[in-house]
Formats: sequence, structure tokens, C-alpha cells
Amino acid sequence: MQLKPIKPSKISDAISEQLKELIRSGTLKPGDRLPSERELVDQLGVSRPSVREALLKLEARGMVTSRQGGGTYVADVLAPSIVNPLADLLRDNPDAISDVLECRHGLEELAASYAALRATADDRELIQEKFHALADANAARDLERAATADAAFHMAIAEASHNFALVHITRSLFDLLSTQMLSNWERLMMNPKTCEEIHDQHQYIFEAIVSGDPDMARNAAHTHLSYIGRSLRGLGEPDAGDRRRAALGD
Amino acid sequence: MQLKPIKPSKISDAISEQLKELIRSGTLKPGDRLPSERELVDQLGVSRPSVREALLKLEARGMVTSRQGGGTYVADVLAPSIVNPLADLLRDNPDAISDVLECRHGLEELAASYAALRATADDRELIQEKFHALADANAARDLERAATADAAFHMAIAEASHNFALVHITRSLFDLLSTQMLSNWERLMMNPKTCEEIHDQHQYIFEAIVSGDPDMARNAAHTHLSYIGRSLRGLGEPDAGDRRRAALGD
DNA sequence: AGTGATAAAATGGTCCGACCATTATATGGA
DNA sequence: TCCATATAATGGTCGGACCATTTTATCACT
Repeated sequence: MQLKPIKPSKISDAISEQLKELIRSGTLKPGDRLPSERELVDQLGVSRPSVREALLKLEARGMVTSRQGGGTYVADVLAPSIVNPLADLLRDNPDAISDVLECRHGLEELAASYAALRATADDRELIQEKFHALADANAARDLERAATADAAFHMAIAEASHNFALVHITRSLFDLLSTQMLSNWERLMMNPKTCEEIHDQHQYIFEAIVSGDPDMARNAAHTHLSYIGRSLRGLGEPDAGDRRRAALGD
Repeated sequence: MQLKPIKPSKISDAISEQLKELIRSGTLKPGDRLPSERELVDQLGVSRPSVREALLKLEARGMVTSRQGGGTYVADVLAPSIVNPLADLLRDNPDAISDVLECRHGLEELAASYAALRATADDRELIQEKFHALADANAARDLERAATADAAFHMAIAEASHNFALVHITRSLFDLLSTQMLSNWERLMMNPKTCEEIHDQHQYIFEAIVSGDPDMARNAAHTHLSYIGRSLRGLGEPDAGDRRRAALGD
């Protein structure tokens, strides 16, 4: 007969649970640095051994990593189980990049639709901020900054979906494709017309999310991503997707 | 370039490795009580915090259990030596589970749509086979076999999308939820009417893919998965709907 | 101004000693 | 023998201290 565990009353468990929730909710993202042990002691009002036990437990579970003198950092829990095998796959089979792109696009449509449903005021503000940053970078013809801003814009949308799995997987795929993306981005942005259309599509996505219409957001994302896909496939043929087709989707 | 792990050389690691070896070799059998922390301090010539760290690490891995005043004992079941941090994050966290489910559903819609476009004759035959196996298991009221068959059916669809990344991520999410899904499945299938409706939905998905209509396939998948989501939420805690209810009630 | 070495601060790792809460064991009386 | 109590053993928590490493700030030098 298996009875209840009864005892969650260890201080370190309470601490580690709290930290785990911060990681799950996305407040602490992979790569982020945790407060130092002594700061946590002050903030939580517990002793350092208790804090250490909590961090030890998280480290044993592979959720954080600690370096003496450095600090404690949030580990990426998705990478080992999902992305690493994908990275291996990509190494052996570069053609699979289009598969990953396809996958990412599906996730982004999903994220856009959920973001429209669940984005808080703060989320919308953040998305708007990223959108404007992207527009500025584009206007300044700063390709590298624009690529970063584009990733930040799409990640902000993913975070606004308030779905931790979606956020983590999207981020992982972004990281996975980051190198490839820059060159693609450069090739895309060489055409001012394409650049402008992409900006408009971003604006449609942004407006759809702000207006809270999940279907519109999903369609806007789909339009944008299928346009990107078509443009990448038809490189050297800037007129491959004209504005009317992009607006109507395919 | 991946360098060597250098040297952890943490005292607690050396201790925990030594204890782990004792357990692995059978010197310490499940249920055995290991020496008290203070005894280990004397025997190993290290400080008590180091011993505690080592024991904490073993406890986090589930290899030993400690009771205040009682002592530390080798766990009865030491099978799960490897721990998936993600699975740990999901345990006792319904929100996280529904996040992963949501994510999986989005991917499955995508897979259904692509499967409709790209499925070969062999793919369609395989999907049909899995579909019938699932129907048989359901008719036989064999819940465990039905759960396996359901996974096989959806995985066959993912494979038919001919997208490596989609297949891989879908499989990862399936594995992640495998433990949780069985109980969910049991709760769903207790209702014959629900069981029948799910069968019909599977059939719609199957037919849409065979007919080669991506939009129909996507819609069929969406209908199916939102129905599953609604049913699970309705079976569980009615008060847990909050933000998710709007997302699924479309 | 840029650069590189050096000093200072921050941070995790280790250790000590103490006390508390819980459990197991020994003790003693019925 | 049996049960309640007292005692001992054990893990849990705490505070402080010091060390090793890393990061950051400082400053002299070119």
C-alpha cells in the first residue's frame, strides 16, 4: 500500500520548487544567471546551507550549472532531449534545414495565435518595442542588428503565448538555425521591396496579436512565413511572391 | 570543438561516486541503511557538509532516501538512474503538461496537413493499418494497447509528413508525456460516447490525409485535438480552466 | 585612447561547531 | 510481558569563517 509522501516540509525543497517554477514560467531563461547564494539568502530569509541544498538539487537534476567564482546559470532543459539530436541530424543531413524551418514556422503560427489570446499588456508593449526596434534596424540597413531584432520579435511573440514548451522549443530552434539564418537574412534583405513587404507582414502579425484575434494572428504569421519560405526558395527571383499573393496567403 | 570536462574534482562528487559504486556493486543492497553522516565523516576524513552534499545528490537522483532521525537508506527501486530534467519539470505540474500537450497538438495539425500533401501510397497504407489497430484495441476495451496504438497512429501521420524535424520533435513530446498519457487515456475512454467520437475523429483525419486535402486534414486534427483538450479539462478540475479554456473553446 | 597587467570584489566550495526536530532504542515500572 | 517514558542517534537547519576561482575594476604604460 503506497501512502502519501506527507512531507514536503524541507526548506530546500520549497526553495528549489520556487526556482523551478521561475524556470518553467520563463522568468528565468536558459543562460540567465541566478542571484548569488548570498542574495538568495537575503531575499528568502533562509540560511545559506538551505539555499545551497536547493541549488545542489537543481544541479543534480541538470537544471542549473554552477562554476566557482562564476555564478549559477540556468541550463537549457530542452536542448539535450530535443535539440541535440536535431543538431546531429542537421550535421549529417544539411537538407533537413528546410524541415526544421517548416517546423519552426508551424510553431510560430501556433505561438502567434496563442499570443493573441493570452498576451498581457506588458507582453503587447514588449512585442511593440521589438517590432519598432526591428523596423529601425531595417531602416538603418543594419543587417546584423536586424537579424537579432527579428529573432527578438518572434521570441517575444512566443513568450506572449505563455506556453513554456512553445517558448523553449522555439528558442532552441532559433539557436539551432542562428548561423544559417543570418546569411538567409542577408540574401532576403538585399531586395528593398522584399524588405518592405516583410515589414508590413510583421506589422500585420503585431496588430493581430494586439487586437486579440487568434485566427487573424495565425493567418498573418502563416502569410509571413510562407512568404519567407517562398522567397528563400526563389532566391535570385525577387518577384517570386508579389504582394497580392502574400496578402491572400496561399 | 568540444573539450574534455576538465576536472569537477568536487569532494562531494568523489564521495557520491564512491557510494554509487558500492550500490552498483551490490555491497549496499536496496533497503540497506548506510552509515550515518557523522560516521561517513570519520571514515572518509571529510567535513559533514561535503558528505551531506554527496547524499543530497544521490537523493536527488533517487538512489537513496533520508528520514530525519531515521537514517539514510538505499532506495528500493534504483532503476531510474537517469533523470530527464524536463520530465521532472512536468511532474506534479498540470499547467506544464497542458503546455506540452498544446505544443504537441500544434505540431500534429502541421503533420496532418503535410501528410495530406506528401503521403506516399505506403504511408497511407501504414496509417490505415495503425488506424484499424487502434479501432480494434478500442473495440476490445484494451486500454493499454489502445494507448500504444493511438501513439502509433499519430506517429505514422507524423512520419508521413516526410519532415525529419517534425517527426523527431513529435516523438520527443510523445515520450515526454508517455507516463501521463496513460492515465489521461484511461479517464477519457471510460466514457463509451467519448470513445466513439474519438474514433470518428480519427477516421476523419485518416480520410482527409488519404484524400490529399491538407486544409481538411489540418481541420480534422484541430477538431480532434481541441476535443481531447476540452474533454481532459472537463474530466479534471473544472476550476482549472482559467486562461486555457478560451484557447480550446473555439 | 587603447592595452595589458594588477588589485579588488564577487562567488561558489569547503569546513567547523552548534542547536533543533524527529526517530529509534534503551530503560524502567505495571 | 507490555507499554510509557527517557535517552541516544540521526538528519535538518543555522551562522560564521576561510579558501579557490572567476569576474570586474583600476591603473600604469605605450
